[in-house]
Amino acid sequence: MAERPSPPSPPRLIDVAKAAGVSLATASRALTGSTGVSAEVAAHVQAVATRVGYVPNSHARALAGGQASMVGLVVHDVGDPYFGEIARGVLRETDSRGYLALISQTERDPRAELARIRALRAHRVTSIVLAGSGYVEAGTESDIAAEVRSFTAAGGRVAVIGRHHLPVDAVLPDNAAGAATLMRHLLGLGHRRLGVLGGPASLTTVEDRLAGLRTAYGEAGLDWRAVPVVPGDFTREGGAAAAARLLRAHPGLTAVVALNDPMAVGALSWLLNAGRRVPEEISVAGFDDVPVARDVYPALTTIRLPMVAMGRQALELVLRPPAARPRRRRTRHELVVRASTAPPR
Amino acid sequence: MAERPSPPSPPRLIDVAKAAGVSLATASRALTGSTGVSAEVAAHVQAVATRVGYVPNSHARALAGGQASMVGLVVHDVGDPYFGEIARGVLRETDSRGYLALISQTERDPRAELARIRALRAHRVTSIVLAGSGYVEAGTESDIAAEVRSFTAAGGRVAVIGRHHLPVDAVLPDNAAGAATLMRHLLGLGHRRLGVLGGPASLTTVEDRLAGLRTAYGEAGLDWRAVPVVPGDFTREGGAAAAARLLRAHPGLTAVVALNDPMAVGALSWLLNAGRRVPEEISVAGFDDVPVARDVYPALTTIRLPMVAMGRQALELVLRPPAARPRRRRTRHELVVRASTAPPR
DNA sequence: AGCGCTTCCGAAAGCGCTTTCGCTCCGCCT
DNA sequence: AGGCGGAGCGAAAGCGCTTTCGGAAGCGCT
Repeated sequence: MAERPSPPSPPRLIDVAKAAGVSLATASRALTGSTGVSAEVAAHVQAVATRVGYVPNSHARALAGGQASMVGLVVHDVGDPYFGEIARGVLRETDSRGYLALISQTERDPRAELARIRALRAHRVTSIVLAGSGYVEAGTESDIAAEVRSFTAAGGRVAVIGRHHLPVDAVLPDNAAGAATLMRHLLGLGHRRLGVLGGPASLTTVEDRLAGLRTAYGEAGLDWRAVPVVPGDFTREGGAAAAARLLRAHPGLTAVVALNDPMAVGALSWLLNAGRRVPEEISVAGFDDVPVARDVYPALTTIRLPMVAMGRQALELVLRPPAARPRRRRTRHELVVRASTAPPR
Repeated sequence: MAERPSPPSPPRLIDVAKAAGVSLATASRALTGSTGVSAEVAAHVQAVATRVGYVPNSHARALAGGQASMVGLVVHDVGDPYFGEIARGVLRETDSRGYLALISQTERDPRAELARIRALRAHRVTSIVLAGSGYVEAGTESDIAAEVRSFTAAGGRVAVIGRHHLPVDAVLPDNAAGAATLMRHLLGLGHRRLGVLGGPASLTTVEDRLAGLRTAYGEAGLDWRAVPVVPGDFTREGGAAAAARLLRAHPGLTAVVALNDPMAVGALSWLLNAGRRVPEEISVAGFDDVPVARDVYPALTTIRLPMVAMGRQALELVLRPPAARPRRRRTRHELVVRASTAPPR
């Protein structure tokens, strides 16, 4: 058997240097843009580099002390529109700044989140954006907190989106205020018998949104304990199932609030299937204003969060030199009234 | 000013080796799972490694000849549900196989695609999945083709999704057959005066879907040249604008086919705003069956593509040793009839 | 006992790059 | 003229790891 010709290995810096008739060190300086090279030599080396198709080896670069130009992003699920929008924001920033984003999803498994952070560390990513979750379950969250602490202690940078249990930079929608606004909208329409499609009990987001609902409900002189809250899982299917459970147990409700939009969409779908008219018989409201919210039937009343901007801001925070104390960026929210809410009959 | 204590640098393999009382080489073998270490020693080293919180430096690993455990994924826009679903499929595979995915988006700019591929190469990614696009514009595509060729010649692996102009492994939905099926559905309902919301003229996907529509239309003995096709851009807003243009020029159409779902959704929204009833006055059909398709009003008739599976398959192809000839994986498609299509009045 | 084998481990090379250090050459001041 | 400083470049160290290569035991066999 004749030996197969080995694949042409990519040109290395030394090859460029030889072709340009300079030393390795000079070539490196010319291509990294550091000082100590005359302008002509630098230009010549760069020309040679492009001619031979030189692509620097980022592993070697990182190893030798250069900056690692990668940031990590951990989300639940890129297919979920909420995280999709956040990822879009993050990627806009990374792509425009010449960074590359390492993305992985946890599929809502706290243990997976820990594993993903570890994997990111193994790749010597120095900046990580953690979106979503914010588990407060016993065990897992403290593990994650410990991992994050050890990472930042080692010089790593972390920014979180929508969770606030970690002592790192954070981009925080005001979930409680948003939820209160939404509740006031419903109360203002005249609704008194409401139900809530909750989220995983372990998420801080859920806590905050529930707290906001409770506050506004209480302000109206009503007793929150009378409001049924069924757990959901923040997915469309989970929303449909939760709506089924909720309305079978409490057929007389005039409004249901879902703690995020996909669940509201699921609820809508179940209600329509069950022959309940929305909003005439029952109002439905969501949270986040993901793109689909305006296209469902009836168009969803919800609280808009600037998801793309949140992604960009998180990336911006994580790339910035650390502050003495964690920074908190509060984001604006906005009540978007569409067709899914109306006064009760 | 007192010197700040330098951040504790992360433990290195040599530290683990010393702590375990073995040599560097043995420690490496123990942790990579290669042969030549007794089980006890390996276990001991691993125990020490976890105790001191050792995280291997993947740059060093990659440099020293180990496999780079990163794959690249290039999409138009992760916020677009089509690519979101594909990304979800890819990430499922990468996460479960212990890979990390470097994702970047091109925002539909062919020059950006070239830049992204270059950036991925700089990071010594050996496997790249290219989703979407498939530009046939003069210049850019040949640049991309050249880049891909040089990458594969250097031992890189590439798989594409939904484009077939590149000599690499591909996951290909049968766009033409799907479009033909969709057209037959509409013709079967009795529609004769149809219009099409096209896509960027430079995409192979658009070519193929148009070809399928044309074939089925011709089979019915009709003259395709009478069918108006207005260009769109595959976005929701573009779909709304294109629908406006189409129906202002041809008010008598009884059905509109959009070459992807987001455009169909945009068309739906414009039609409803314009007071046209769907499907009573006019039918609308899409393509892809993105998640939102079933939740819009009226629920969208469309051709379902297994997007998550396509992502997984592409990753699987790209991780597999190269074949002599490029592999082509054809995917199944399926007509999903919902409420947005009905016989013309 | 003595030989060769296998098994397990350590020493050292080297992956491709950045960067410190030091040398050379040139222009300038005294 | 002689000396000095700075600019421009080259040699070489090392980043943290994997992986040959070679040596030291431990085994069964004759």
